Amino acid sequence: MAGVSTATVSRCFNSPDSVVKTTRERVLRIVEEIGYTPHFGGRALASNRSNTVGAIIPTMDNAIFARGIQAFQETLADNNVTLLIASSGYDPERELEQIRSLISQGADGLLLIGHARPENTYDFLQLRQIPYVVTWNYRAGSRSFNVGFDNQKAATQIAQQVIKYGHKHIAIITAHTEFNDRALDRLNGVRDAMESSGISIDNLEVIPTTYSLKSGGDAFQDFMTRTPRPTVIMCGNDVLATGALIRANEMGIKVPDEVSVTGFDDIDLAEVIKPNLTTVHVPHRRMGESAAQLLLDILDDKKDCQNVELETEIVIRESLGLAKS
Amino acid sequence: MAGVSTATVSRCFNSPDSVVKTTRERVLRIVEEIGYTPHFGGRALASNRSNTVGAIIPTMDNAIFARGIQAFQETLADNNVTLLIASSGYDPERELEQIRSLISQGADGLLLIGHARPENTYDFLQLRQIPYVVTWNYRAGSRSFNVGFDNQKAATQIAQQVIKYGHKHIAIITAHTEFNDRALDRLNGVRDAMESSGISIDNLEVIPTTYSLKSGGDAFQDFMTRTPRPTVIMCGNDVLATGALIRANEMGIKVPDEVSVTGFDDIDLAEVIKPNLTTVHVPHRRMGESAAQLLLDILDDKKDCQNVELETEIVIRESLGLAKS
DNA sequence: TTGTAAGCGTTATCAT
DNA sequence: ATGATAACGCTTACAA
Repeated sequence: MAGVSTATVSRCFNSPDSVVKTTRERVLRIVEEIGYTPHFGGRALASNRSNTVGAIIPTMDNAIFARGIQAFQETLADNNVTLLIASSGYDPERELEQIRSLISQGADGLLLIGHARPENTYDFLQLRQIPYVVTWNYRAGSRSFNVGFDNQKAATQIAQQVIKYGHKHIAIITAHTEFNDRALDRLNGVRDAMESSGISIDNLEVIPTTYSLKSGGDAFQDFMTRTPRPTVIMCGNDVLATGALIRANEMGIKVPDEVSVTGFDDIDLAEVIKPNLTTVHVPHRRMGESAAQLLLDILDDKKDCQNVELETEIVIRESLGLAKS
Repeated sequence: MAGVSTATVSRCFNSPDSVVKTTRERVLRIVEEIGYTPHFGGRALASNRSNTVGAIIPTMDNAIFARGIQAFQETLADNNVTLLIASSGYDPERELEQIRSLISQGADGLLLIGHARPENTYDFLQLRQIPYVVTWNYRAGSRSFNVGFDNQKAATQIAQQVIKYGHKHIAIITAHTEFNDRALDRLNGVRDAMESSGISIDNLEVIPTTYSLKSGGDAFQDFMTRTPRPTVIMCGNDVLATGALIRANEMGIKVPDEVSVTGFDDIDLAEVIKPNLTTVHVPHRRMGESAAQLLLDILDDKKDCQNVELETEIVIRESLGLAKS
């Protein structure tokens, strides 16, 4: 329609400078007029690049993933890369299935949450030479490119605070730890703090459960009906902790007077619930942005692709009080 | 490697019955061995179908969209369709840009939020004959395929409750209504209820703002420093309402004794905040599922593609009380 | 600066 | 039941 070859049209998009202005304008006018957009398949086939990356996350229906992924997507979009999204529901087999699916959809690279997955998933990534970034957990010396924070260290820090408040009888509500290294590291972080403070691990009680307000409440109730009661309940994330606080209220148990509660993540809920939640602040948006930037660098074959360790911050609020002696 | 033509390999995937068992098994064994997956670009090019759909949402960083999109994605995945995601940040120009982008990425169809967008966006969809579903708002007789609930009706219903509690001096904190028909319909719904109850619209005060806890709090504070004060503040969503309740607490204003507050959406926050929030319950997950199902039906050229109107429910909780006379 | 033409990995049609 | 071959829409040497 513009009286030029397909090659020239292609150049108008990919190296506009190599086309003389008058031609380019004529082409682009017609492009606009007929609503032309390049065909992805043809493009991917010819250039062996899709400008698409995939993310497989446990679920979007959790504020912490939603926030990080939103930032991830924005950064990609700024670089003209589109995001394919899939969810695993915390199931490693489903994760592999989704990885396969996104790869066959042409994803140039992937974002994965956490390090813990079956070896055959890593085999597949290796075999197909798929560039990927592991995020939401930082591990020094990881085999994978990696952006995140040290869950274990952060858990140790908040546990140290808890111990400083005089708590010796600690209980933990955690997510199931199989194939969830964030949860496992947080658990181990608390153990580390106890050990190095000379508190016996025998004083540690743990209930593993699913992530929901209700299961947090149920686990809380379980702990509160044991004798003797723990003096503090440390929760694997803020959703569990919020569930615990709601149940405490329903049971007429005063926090932190009768028992202290801590969370992890610092989502909006943490500041809204009464009493406010003592928790670990995690920079979710920066994590998403950094992950996108690293993945883009890897895909661009940049020489100095650096893993990124982000810092967390302990936020002391009302839900942590002194242990009764 | 299997000693067959590419055509036979293709048939092994797409019509396995047309390949004799021994050949098929030989091919699939090698497929497994070398980790082969079909190339998406080639496939899309040859079959003119991508098995990909796109969703453009304002932002994932809002529980209501995250929950609906999660359900949307799950339903798609069950049907072997992958989801491309993009966000507009409530900006209509950016929305069109992202629509273009997802289409050129090969999306077979789209999910869009709400009806309000510039005419040229609809022109583009029409011109390119792109199948799409509008969701999060239901409008009878819409030009678009449509799944959602009637925001205006729901707002009228909650306003009727508010009026039944004796409130005549009503204030509204809303999102900006340009290109946000959900917000506009909610506003108009309240107006409808007032009119049909014979309450003058002069008694209605409105502050439009952005969606955040802070802006909800600021607007609340603004209203509470006017004379006379409104007796109820109806908020465009639960985030704004929660922001208002937090600020009320900080200002030492008792809800609902001094002023009532209502929300919209019924996110987790609504049950967690004290006092609990009176709000409109919206079936976000079912909306996502229905939207996916409708879009899949459209793409399958099903004859009887039906729009879906979902019902909402008014949930009366502590934050709504009787108006002081 | 622009055009020509080969080739990217599939699928679909037609033979065999 | 399988193979040969022509599309599909684009990019990229290379030629003009």
